[in-house]
Amino acid sequence: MDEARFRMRLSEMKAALRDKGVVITRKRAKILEALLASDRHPTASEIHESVRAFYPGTSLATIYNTIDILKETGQALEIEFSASANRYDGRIPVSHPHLVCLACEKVEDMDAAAPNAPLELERVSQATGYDIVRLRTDYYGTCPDCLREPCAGAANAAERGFA
Amino acid sequence: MDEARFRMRLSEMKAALRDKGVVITRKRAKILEALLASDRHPTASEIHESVRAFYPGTSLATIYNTIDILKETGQALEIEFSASANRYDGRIPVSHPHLVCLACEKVEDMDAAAPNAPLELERVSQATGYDIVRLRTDYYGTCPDCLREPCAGAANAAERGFA
DNA sequence: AAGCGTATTAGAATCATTCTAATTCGTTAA
DNA sequence: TTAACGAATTAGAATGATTCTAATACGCTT
Repeated sequence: MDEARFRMRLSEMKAALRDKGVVITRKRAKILEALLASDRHPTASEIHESVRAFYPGTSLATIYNTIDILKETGQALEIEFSASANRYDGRIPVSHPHLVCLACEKVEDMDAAAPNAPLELERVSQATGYDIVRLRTDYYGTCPDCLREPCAGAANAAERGFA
Repeated sequence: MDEARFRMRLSEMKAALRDKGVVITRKRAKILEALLASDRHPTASEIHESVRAFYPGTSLATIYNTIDILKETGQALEIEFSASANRYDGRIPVSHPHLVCLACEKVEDMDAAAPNAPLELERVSQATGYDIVRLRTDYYGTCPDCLREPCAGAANAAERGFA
C-alpha cells in the first residue's frame, strides 16, 4: 500500500467516523494508522502495542471500543478465529478472500481475482431467501515460508493435528 | 437425512475412529449420534445436553475430547465463531458453504451447488504457493424466518449493530 | 472558567475451550 | 475369573480473548 493510498484510506475512515458523530482523538487516529500500516491484519493486541509506542497509557478497552465503531460503520472487517485472537482488515473493508497459514497464523489477502462480492451476495440472497450482508471466503493451509523452513508456529500447528 | 444415510455415515465415522485405535464407548457412540441427528450443526454444549439425556454424568471434557478426535480424523468440520460457541458438522465432513443467520445464529448447509472443494483447493494451492488443506465459505445475513418475524435473537443482533 | 457529554481507564466479569490430576472402565492374557 | 495395563472419563481449575463497569479525564462550547 503506497503512501497516497494510505492517506486516502485514512481520510475515508476518519470521515466515516465523523459522520457518525465520533470524535477523532489522537489515540483513535493512531489506532486507524496502526490498522492500515501493516498488511498483516493485526489483532487487537498488536494494535494496542503499536499505539502504546506513542501513548503508553492506552488501555486495551480503547482499542476494542474503536474497533467496534469501525465495524459498525463498515470501515473494518473482522476475521474471526475461535482458537486465537481475531484479526482486522481496514485496508479493504468489503468481503474478500484470505489465505490463512495454520503454521504461523498469518492472514494474507488473496491476490487472485476476488469474486464480485456485492453481486455474489445478491445472487445468494435470491437463491436462499436470506438477506445476505457479507460473506467469508478463507483458504487454510501452510504458507510457502513455513513449507520451506518449519517455524515454531509450524510445530505448534502439527501438535494441534494440522500440518 | 434419511435413516439409511444416517446409519451409513455413523458406521463410516466409527470405522474411521477404530482405524485410529480409538475405542467406541457407549458415550462416544451417543456423541456421534447427537452430531448426526440434527441438521442444526450443534455446539459442544448442545451435544453435551443430548448425551446427558442418556448418560447424565457425562462431562463436557468428554465431548470436546471426542470432537478433537473427529476433527483429527477428518470426520467432522469445525465451524468457528469467536463471539459464540463453535458449531460442528459431521454429516458432510468436507469443506462446503454455509448460511449463517446473524439473528438466530443458526447455521445451515447451502443447498446451491457447492464448488468442487478438492479441485478448488488444488487450484488455489497452485496459484499461491500455499499447501491449502481446507476452505471456508460462509454467507452471513438474516434467515427467512427471522426476516418474517424478528425473534429475540434478531433483537440481540440488532443491538450488536447487525440486521 | 464552568458545564456537559464523550473518551478513556483499570480491573473485574464472562464464557468457550483446554488442561490437570485423579479415578474408572474395557480389554487382554494369565 | 481376575490381574493388570492403557485408554476414557471426570470435576474443577486454568486460560485467554473479549466485554463490562463504574469512576475519572478530556475536549468542546459558551
